[in-house]
Amino acid sequence: MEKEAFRLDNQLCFRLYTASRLLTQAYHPLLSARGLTYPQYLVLLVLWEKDAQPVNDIAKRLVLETNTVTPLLKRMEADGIVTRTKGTDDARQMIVTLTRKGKQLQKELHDVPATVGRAVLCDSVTPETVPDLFRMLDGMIEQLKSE
Amino acid sequence: MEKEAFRLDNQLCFRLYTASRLLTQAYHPLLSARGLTYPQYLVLLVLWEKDAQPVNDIAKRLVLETNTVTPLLKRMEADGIVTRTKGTDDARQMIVTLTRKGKQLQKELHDVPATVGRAVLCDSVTPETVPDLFRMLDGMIEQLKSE
DNA sequence: GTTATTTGTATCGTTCACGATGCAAATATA
DNA sequence: TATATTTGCATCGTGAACGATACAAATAAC
Repeated sequence: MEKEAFRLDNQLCFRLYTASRLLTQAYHPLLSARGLTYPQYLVLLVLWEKDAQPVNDIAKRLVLETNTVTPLLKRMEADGIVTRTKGTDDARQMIVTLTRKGKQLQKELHDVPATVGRAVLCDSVTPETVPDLFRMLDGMIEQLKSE
Repeated sequence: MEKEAFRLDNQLCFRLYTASRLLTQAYHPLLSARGLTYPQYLVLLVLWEKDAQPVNDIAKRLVLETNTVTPLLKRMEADGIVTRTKGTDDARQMIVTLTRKGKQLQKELHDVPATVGRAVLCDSVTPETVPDLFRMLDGMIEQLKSE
């Protein structure tokens, strides 16, 4: 009887799940002040890098399904952050484009990355160890994506 | 113009969020075969360690709010996995107890931890590096909990 | 050129998360 | 002992996630 494998403190997934939720919560006051949720902020990160992308490209970049992203984008459209227009070359595509308000948000959220970055620093997570953390998480993600 | 800070590839939170979702997805086929969701599995991990706990203790252990855990437990009760009974010493408490079926599930899910454990192994996540990963995630979690 | 398959989005239903709020039991204070 | 505060749990509303399914446009196969 190896109960050890079932101990909560031995679960990688529970740690990831908790760390992810808590870090998302750290974004909350900064984002909700501008009427944004965290997944909406992720969409903005994608569009700030490259504007006017089809739903599919945004979903793939965020490793989400389109049935998750579609309603999210519709809420962002209702809030005047993006527009959704039918593609011209492929009529099935919906091209998502930033509005002026959507672009403006990048300036208003200027200090969010640094603020959140400071909030996670501790003895075991430092500017020196973050690259290791990134490498392990990236390895896991690639591994799990390929299954 | 500090665009670098906004790049998706530089975000720790996005990595955690993605890794957490993908790892949860890895549990899905194993758990849904027994009619369980991942958060329900976490509740079982808590109760298998110590049966008959009030809602509050379970929520605290999982770093969740009671308003998340309550409906989850009611679904588990409806599925015959746990029972919910009023506390005798404190009438406000709801004591959650495993049913025979709930205890039996531990045997049926015997190989879940090992199966999922194998699924995450890759070049950068190995039995040697996992302790480092645990330490960093635990550090982050403690740091974020204390804010 | 038809038919079949694939692709890009969207709709629907279920289950989390969680902020806001409500309420009753327990505890502290006056 | 009254009153006030705290505590434990629940209800409600909103926004993800995601499996299942639907549907039309694009592409492939015949």
